[in-house]
Amino acid sequence: MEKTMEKIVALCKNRGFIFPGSEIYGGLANTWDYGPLGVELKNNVKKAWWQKFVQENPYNVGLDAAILMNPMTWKASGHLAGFSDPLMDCRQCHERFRADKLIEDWCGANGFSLPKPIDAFSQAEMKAFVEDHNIPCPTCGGHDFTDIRQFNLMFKTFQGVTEDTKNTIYLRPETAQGIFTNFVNVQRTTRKKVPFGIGQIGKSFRNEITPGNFIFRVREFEQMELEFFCKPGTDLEWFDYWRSFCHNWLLSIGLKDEEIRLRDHDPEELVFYSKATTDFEYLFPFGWGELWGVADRTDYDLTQHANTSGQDLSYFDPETNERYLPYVIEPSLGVERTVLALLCGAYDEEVLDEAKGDVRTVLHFAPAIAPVKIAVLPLSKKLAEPAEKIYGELSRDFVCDFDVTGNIGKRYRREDEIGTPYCVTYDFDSEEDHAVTIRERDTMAQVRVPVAELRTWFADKFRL
RNA sequence: GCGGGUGUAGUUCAAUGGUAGAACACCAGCCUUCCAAGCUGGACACGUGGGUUCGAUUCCCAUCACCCGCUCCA
Repeated sequence: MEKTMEKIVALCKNRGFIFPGSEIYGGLANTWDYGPLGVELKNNVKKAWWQKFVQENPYNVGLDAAILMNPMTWKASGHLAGFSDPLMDCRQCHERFRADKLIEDWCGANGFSLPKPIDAFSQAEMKAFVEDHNIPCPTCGGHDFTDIRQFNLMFKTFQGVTEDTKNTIYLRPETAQGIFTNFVNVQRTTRKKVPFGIGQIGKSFRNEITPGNFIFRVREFEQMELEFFCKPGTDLEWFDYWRSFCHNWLLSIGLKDEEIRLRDHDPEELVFYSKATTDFEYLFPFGWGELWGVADRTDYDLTQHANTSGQDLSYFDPETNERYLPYVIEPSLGVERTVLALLCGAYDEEVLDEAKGDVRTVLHFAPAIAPVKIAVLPLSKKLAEPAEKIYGELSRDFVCDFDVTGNIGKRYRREDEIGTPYCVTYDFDSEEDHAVTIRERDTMAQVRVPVAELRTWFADKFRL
């Protein structure tokens, strides 16, 4: 069985997990809408995260900060300056380069040392440097570059009625800053002592140059982020703690360990504020892709916000009588990428009878993650009415399906394809013995359970 | 954004300068007492906008979207 993105995308469109965005208008690049099954799946992922990282975790509390923030936020965080790339194109071969990287690479290769750090160069200076030193295009060797254009990854919009630069605001490119700006509010109102964490799930927006691979890289995405505040010096310990915590969480929602790898960033690869970063990568059909990053952000963000706002964001430790800016460990995970990883991991085609070419497509979701938990299927249409009562009862606790169309085998297959872990079949004996057959998706095993005991039988089946 | 490719029912494929056909899927009915059976009927498509032409799904242009590669990815 070959697992391909094509098959997974087709299944998603076909069964109502994920549709292309704005389809009736010819679409909008790299936007995706979550259908009836997709929204359940996505909600289950978020619920599972919130449960482990916030609800059950004695250290952490939750937050839901606004997407629109005072632009000073982005000045402080460095996104206004650093979240943009100076790009130039080679007119000969039409390749695109980052001017700063082009210069750095050339200097490295030619043993040339810059008079000042590349970050301190203006656009004009970079352009002049490229021309003065006759830096060739790495691809074709040409010397015909376009001017440098600044590409900022933040979406811009205007607040209020007039569209002038004074009213420019940005859609947040990460949820983290809403946590940092509320650090003192949360600490004061919850009376939390360091170490503690603030978790948040919410949308972020990045104007990526190249999105793609279905929902893997999109411009509007949802993050599940925890900012964990700890005492400086204890940060590496907590870094390890959250690294393995995250790893366990990924396994608990049903991802296979052999399809996950942890990759520590090299010192050169680390972003400037970070002391350590580990990426969790998942083996997608298109290759390894980042799911999650755990980063030691040090006290960079709180320092920046304290300096920019002039507010005191320090923490007073009542046990040691010390005042300090906490260090931050940040485990940050993309919701869509996790959903995609779950879909890829769950996808399976089982050959039931090679001679007949009988194959069933199954999504092996963990029961807690499956969009539909139970399908109620009357064996015959004549049994629809009593079966519907059972459906009504179970729907109060679980997301359920009810299907009378076609024969029973076909309906089992349909439920297999969307990953429903249990099918409840109401048959002619049910009228007499007041029991139903529960058929399990992965094993196809069947058990007979009295209708009166159904709720308790299912009660703990969908817990994480 | 650049280079290359693609665009016909939900899906996979046909045909055609005179407005399209199948299979599977879907819906309804019959049948059916546990794993995609059968019969009958039904709904459903030329991505969008221009141009050429008496007439365009077909030829041309643009646009949109998708796929592959590149650039990028806090």
